Amino acid sequence: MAVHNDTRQQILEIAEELLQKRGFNAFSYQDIANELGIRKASLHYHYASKADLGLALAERHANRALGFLQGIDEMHLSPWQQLDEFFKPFVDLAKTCQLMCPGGIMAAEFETLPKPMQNRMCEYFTIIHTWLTRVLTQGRASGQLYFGAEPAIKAYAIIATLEGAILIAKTRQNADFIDPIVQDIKVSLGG
Amino acid sequence: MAVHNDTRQQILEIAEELLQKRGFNAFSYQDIANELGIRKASLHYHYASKADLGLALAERHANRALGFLQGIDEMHLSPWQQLDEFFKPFVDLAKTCQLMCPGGIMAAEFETLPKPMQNRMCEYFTIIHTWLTRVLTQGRASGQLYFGAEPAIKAYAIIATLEGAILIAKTRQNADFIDPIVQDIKVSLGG
DNA sequence: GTAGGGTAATCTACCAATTGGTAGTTGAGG
DNA sequence: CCTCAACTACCAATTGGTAGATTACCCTAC
Repeated sequence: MAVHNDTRQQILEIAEELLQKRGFNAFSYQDIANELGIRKASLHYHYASKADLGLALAERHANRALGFLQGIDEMHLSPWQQLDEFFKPFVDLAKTCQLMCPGGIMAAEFETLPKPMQNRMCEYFTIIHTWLTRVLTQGRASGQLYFGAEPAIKAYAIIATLEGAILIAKTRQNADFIDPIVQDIKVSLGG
Repeated sequence: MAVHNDTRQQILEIAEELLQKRGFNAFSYQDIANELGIRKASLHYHYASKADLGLALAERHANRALGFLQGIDEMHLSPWQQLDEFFKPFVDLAKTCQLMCPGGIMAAEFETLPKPMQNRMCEYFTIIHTWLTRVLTQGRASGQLYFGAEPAIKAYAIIATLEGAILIAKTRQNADFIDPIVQDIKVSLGG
């Protein structure tokens, strides 16, 4: 059981890296097998089909996001600090100039993904959008943030900007623009 | 020659639609052949390899963008009107809740694309970023736009927001958020 | 203490389907 | 007659997936 979970975990780890680097349609069980030093057929013992693996990837991503955001909540930070924590992982991804956000790449490949994987990953966006909307709403109510648009819209705008920035970073030699972009987002919130 | 170009054109048309719907790695020569009512092997007469087809797709997209932006220039519009024209195609794509921007999907799949295709499509982003930077710079200089960040940064932020919004629209039932997001962008430019 | 059974996890050896791509043929038009 | 543009008929490689053997280990019963 320990070994089982360990291997399952490693598979997921490798698969996620491949997902972020190449997308779900552009990596194969063989790729994972090679990297893990195991036979391709053995992978089917842990994840019967690629659709199952995909679902696990979407699940992991959504759950990790949920945990991450709850972690921020438990820190009892100011809205500005909460936002900074929220931005961090996106900024880090952009700076790799190589890796996509799992949610972003899954969205891009949406139509080609197995249904359960689609559903679970839509929840990812719902999760982060709900959280961000709440932070913006509370931040404005407490007078610490200042902005005109509806919080739900502003939240979409911010998420779009971050996901889009990661996308664009892949086509540039560097991601020097990411910090100023985040700065600009803050300005738009009255920062 | 006329027929040749016509078929070539049709192939490109179909391929672009498939590209936007499923991504470069998730459609095959067979898919195009089916839709065009032609044998798969015949496609190789027009585009020797899928890499060639991909390059043509990237080329077409970059050239179309260039023409589109030059068209805007020739209209001699105000900065605000120029921006509205610029936003249009992105907004339309977002509202399909299904189609990606060719540039966006190519960026997402970047690492898996043939080198020449990568290069040509990077130019797409350079083209629109250069244009947008210029419009922002001139608009601010003429006092019609007002914003704090550097124009080049603001341009990246806007493009990222639009590309990201298209991405996110695919995961939502509707894209009602897109118009308000564009509105918010305008507000951030002093609108 | 050891023989035996069960289970978890891997392996080898396949499979059909699909992929991008090639060789060589055919038919229609100028 | 020649060339364009299509065709048929392949090909090797890769894909996700299956069947069944093998290994290793733990738990029990004698």
